[in-house]
Amino acid sequence: MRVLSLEEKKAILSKNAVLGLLPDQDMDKLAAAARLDRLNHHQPVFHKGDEDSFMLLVLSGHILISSTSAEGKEVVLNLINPGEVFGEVSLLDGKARTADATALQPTEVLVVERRDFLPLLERNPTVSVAMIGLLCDRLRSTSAQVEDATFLDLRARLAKKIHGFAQVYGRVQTNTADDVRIALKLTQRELGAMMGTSREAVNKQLRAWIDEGLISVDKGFITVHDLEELADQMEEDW
Amino acid sequence: MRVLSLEEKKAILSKNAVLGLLPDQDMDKLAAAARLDRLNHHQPVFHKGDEDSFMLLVLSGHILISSTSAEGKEVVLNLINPGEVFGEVSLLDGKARTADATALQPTEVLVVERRDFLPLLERNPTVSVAMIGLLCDRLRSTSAQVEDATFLDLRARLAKKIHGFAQVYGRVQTNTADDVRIALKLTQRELGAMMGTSREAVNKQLRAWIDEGLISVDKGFITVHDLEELADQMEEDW
DNA sequence: CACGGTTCGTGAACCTCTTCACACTATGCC
DNA sequence: GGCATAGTGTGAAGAGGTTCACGAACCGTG
Repeated sequence: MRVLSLEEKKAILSKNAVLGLLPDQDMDKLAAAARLDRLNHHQPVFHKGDEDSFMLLVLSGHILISSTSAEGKEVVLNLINPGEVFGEVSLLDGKARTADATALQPTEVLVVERRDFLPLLERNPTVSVAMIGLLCDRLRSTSAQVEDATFLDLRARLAKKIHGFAQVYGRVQTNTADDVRIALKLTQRELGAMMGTSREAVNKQLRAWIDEGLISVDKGFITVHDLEELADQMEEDW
Repeated sequence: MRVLSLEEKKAILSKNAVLGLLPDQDMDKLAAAARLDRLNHHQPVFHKGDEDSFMLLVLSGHILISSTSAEGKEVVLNLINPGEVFGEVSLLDGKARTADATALQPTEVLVVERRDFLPLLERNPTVSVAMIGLLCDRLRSTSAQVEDATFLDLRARLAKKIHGFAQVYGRVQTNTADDVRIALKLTQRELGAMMGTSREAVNKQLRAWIDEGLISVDKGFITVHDLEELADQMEEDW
């Protein structure tokens, strides 16, 4: 298995919105301490309750942050894209993991340990401030999730989710101008867990939209035919 | 109306877990810039969408952080106690408010403006780190709220809420050793909004527990007679 | 202390989503 | 290529809420 050189690691870390702010000398230290890890599809990174305290930077692939109840119900709290970090809360406060992290695909990550990062954080106020910004973003999105869960019905929540995916993972189709194909494969179960609902309910709503011609699904990839109409479906109950 | 002296403001700010870490000189600056505000019961502090960016330290009383949907449904995101700060997210990232803040009782707050605080934050890494700790706590509790909302039914969520209140606001009754009286008055509507449910549903669950002798309510104050049994009710569906 | 507004108590009707069951269809791997 | 496994599609039944309606109790205020 290929190992990254120091320079390669530095180049990757520099691109991150928070870590990239470290001065060159500290970046060297971080790059030396960071290790590359390759994860298979479905491979867990950490589990809720674990006492570890590293954070990870995603190079390629995707990580799902979720939590599972005693009865086996699952809820997805976040989906991490290449270039983004995750697991920073335990790194920062040293407390146990609040959720599970699992690779959604074959995924490459750089692992940064708390003991290596905290000293750099303390002597680089710019980085602290950027980290604060990241935490604020997280808080805003988690609060929005609480709101959506209580205000919106399944139809609206699913519309919002897919609409959001169309922004982030959407590729406009060259032949059919209005179509947006979402380049991220998710099972209906995973989609359901993102909205705290069952896979059956997701299936039925997707079917309904397919019948209306609003979307189509091929090999597990969703294509949105009418983004405007989908946006209308994001409203509260009619 | 009485105005606080600089020394009084400093004394108050020093007691806060984050702001108290400022060196004496910076504390002077902050105390000079902070202003006291008195709020009536139900008086709004800020609204979702507002572009202001101060944070507030509660001296006495309580603040409810909530959000209201277009249809008038309300969800409570947090409840702020004396000694705690709130509104720090907009102060830190300069973006609009994500929620409403309203005084639950006659409440006194110290107002700290972004422009006064950010410079102090940038030159005091200790304070940055403490602020990061606060944000991590917030994230952990908001994530827990998402989990509870999806995993637990109304009974379990209400039990958890009341059990939590018993820890924070509970006073053991001197005459009847096992009783814990919760020294915080909330309407059933507010309780419902804390769990994303209707006031009717809250009422029916409380009634059921009263009939079982688990709790009692007098003048709007809840007394828990059997904390153990209440804890059992916090489990997922039977 | 009477009045108006808010909160509480409660039943009936309804509705959304869950759960269960089962058939069908892809996907991967020996 | 065939077999196991994971994922999809769909209907029926039922739980766990919501919403509505309305009366009683409570609370602050002139």
